[in-house]
Amino acid sequence: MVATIYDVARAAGVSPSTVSRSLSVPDLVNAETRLRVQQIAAELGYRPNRAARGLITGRTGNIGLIVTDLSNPFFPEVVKGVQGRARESDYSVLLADTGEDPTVEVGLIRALCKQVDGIVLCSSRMSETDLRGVTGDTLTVLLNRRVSKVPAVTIDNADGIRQAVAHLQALGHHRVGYVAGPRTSWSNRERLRGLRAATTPAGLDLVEVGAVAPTFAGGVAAADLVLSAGVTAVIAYNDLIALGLLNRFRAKNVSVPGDISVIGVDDIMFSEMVSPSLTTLAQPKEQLGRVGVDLLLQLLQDADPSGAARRTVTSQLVIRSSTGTAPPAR
Amino acid sequence: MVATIYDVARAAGVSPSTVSRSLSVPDLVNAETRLRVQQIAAELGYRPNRAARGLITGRTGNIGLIVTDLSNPFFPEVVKGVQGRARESDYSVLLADTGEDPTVEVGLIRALCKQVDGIVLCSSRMSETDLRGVTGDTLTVLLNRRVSKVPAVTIDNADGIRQAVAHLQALGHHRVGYVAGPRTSWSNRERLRGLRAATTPAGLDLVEVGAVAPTFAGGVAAADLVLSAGVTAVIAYNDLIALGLLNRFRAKNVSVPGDISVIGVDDIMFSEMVSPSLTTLAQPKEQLGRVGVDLLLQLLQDADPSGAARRTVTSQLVIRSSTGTAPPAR
DNA sequence: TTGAAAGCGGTACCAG
DNA sequence: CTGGTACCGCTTTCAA
Repeated sequence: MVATIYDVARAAGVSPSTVSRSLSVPDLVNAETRLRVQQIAAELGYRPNRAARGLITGRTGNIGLIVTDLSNPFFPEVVKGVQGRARESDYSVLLADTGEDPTVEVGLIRALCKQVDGIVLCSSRMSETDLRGVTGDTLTVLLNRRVSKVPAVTIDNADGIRQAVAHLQALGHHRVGYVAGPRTSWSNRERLRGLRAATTPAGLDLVEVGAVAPTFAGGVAAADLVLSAGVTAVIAYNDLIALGLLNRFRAKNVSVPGDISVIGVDDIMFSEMVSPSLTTLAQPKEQLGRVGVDLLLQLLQDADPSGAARRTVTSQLVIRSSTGTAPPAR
Repeated sequence: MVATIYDVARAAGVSPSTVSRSLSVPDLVNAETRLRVQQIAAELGYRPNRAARGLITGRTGNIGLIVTDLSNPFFPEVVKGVQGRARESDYSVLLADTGEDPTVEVGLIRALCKQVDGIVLCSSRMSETDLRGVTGDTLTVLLNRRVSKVPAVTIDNADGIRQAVAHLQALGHHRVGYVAGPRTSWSNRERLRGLRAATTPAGLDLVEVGAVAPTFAGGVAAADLVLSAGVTAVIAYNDLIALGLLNRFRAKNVSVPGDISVIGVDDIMFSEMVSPSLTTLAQPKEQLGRVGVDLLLQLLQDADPSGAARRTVTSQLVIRSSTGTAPPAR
């Protein structure tokens, strides 16, 4: 078996309490003793048993992370952020993937909540009722969703959307399509709202197409609808959908951006790999994860002041299509 | 606070022991009592504290998963497999990402090993010495790597590679390039070995180019080397590199497959999104993760018989380029 | 079949 | 500043 605190205590000729203190609250212990204990602990390769510690402190040192679909390159980046920030504070991350299924989501949260100090819930597709039911049990930070009284980190899409719309308008587009993502997605609603707010005063027509699955296949499926909508530009819920559009457009010999302009959201790695590369609204994915953990850890310390802690990070338009995105002459 | 076993015991008018038994070893308890206990437990929303249980049983119910780089779409799929299989057996997954840094890897394993029953280590870049040092502490299953005396699940690339080479030969290629991945990668060595074994008897020339980082940028960087190597076809260590090649080739107006054929490995989602889509050696990513957990859980029960449990899953060539891949007339 | 009691490995409180 | 002791929530002998 591995070394316990008792082994260290015996070897150092002190009590277990002193070992515990030397390691977790070094200031409360004589410098000399502490040093000796720490050295012996190192020699013995002692590592505290977090389960045992958690039992008494009530802290597990774990945080739960639940994401919608790891196959969407958006999420791995968030996971990296979460995991990186967690590690900095010596927390471990329990990860689970719901596969876009809200039922699974509820179950996972239930299963996780006893083994973590808090949960980071990314792009939850749960109903608000369910959500509120679960957030009562464990400290939860929402990513990409806002629900009253629940701490959340969201991305301010409004300004980015505005930039995208302005960009399209500057290029002379008058009629813009939006390929909607899942109705249960808060981001989707938010983006739609932003689009309305940006297009209406500018005198642009906005045509909603969809909703489709937030996947490549979803984009492929939406492409023909887009073409029949009589728009010269289209903004997709996310890059995967945008890539699907691009793919189908190419198959149908619809030139991008010659015949139609396409803008995605997320700035996943692959949006710059296609040719012509995809103009997209970059989301600070890793940062989103980091800030989420930041907030969670802070809440864990401050014992949740008002119950409505909020953080916002901002998105930014990345214009990539080297060829420009003017509407076709008609 | 949440309900403990004592709350349930009191409410049911039995002892904590009985509650414990009713829930974990139902057979040892009177049917009537058991039913009552179970019902009350459900009513109270009782969930066992795994940390407390782990303290006594020595089992945490967690498995650690360490991957090289979550940004490579290969890994999220493996994670999904691991996590899915783990959940089926009521295990949770602690995930960590090393960012291709072996030093981080060692640290992570050390940090994780006390809180998990076993570790799934995917595509480890550690030296064999370090690896052996760590695998002593905790039950470890290697994915995509083989080291004597350590349980492992690997993908049999040999047959897939053979298919790929045969495919190229059938199309008339005589000189094939290989863009190597990290030297520390077992898969890289394995693929190279497979390539040599397949090309030599067939009388094909094999030119090694690289090693480069297993990323899009790595592929971009390798593209010119490939062009100067005088090959008519190239196989890349992975799809990301292959996509990088494709990108750079396009920028230089090198036609694929007109001027050069490209084959990748992994079959990541995006290899079918580009045009022309990438021919690739599909790796059973999710299955790899599942089988890894399978093996780990089995080893956890059987107390490790010989110490060299092995599993293999197989890869398969996916031919995608609709336009064919004949070498250019010279 | 059930209950009492002893820990698992730590931490925290209280004396000394 | 240090040691003794109780106890976190659960499982597991050992008796009854």
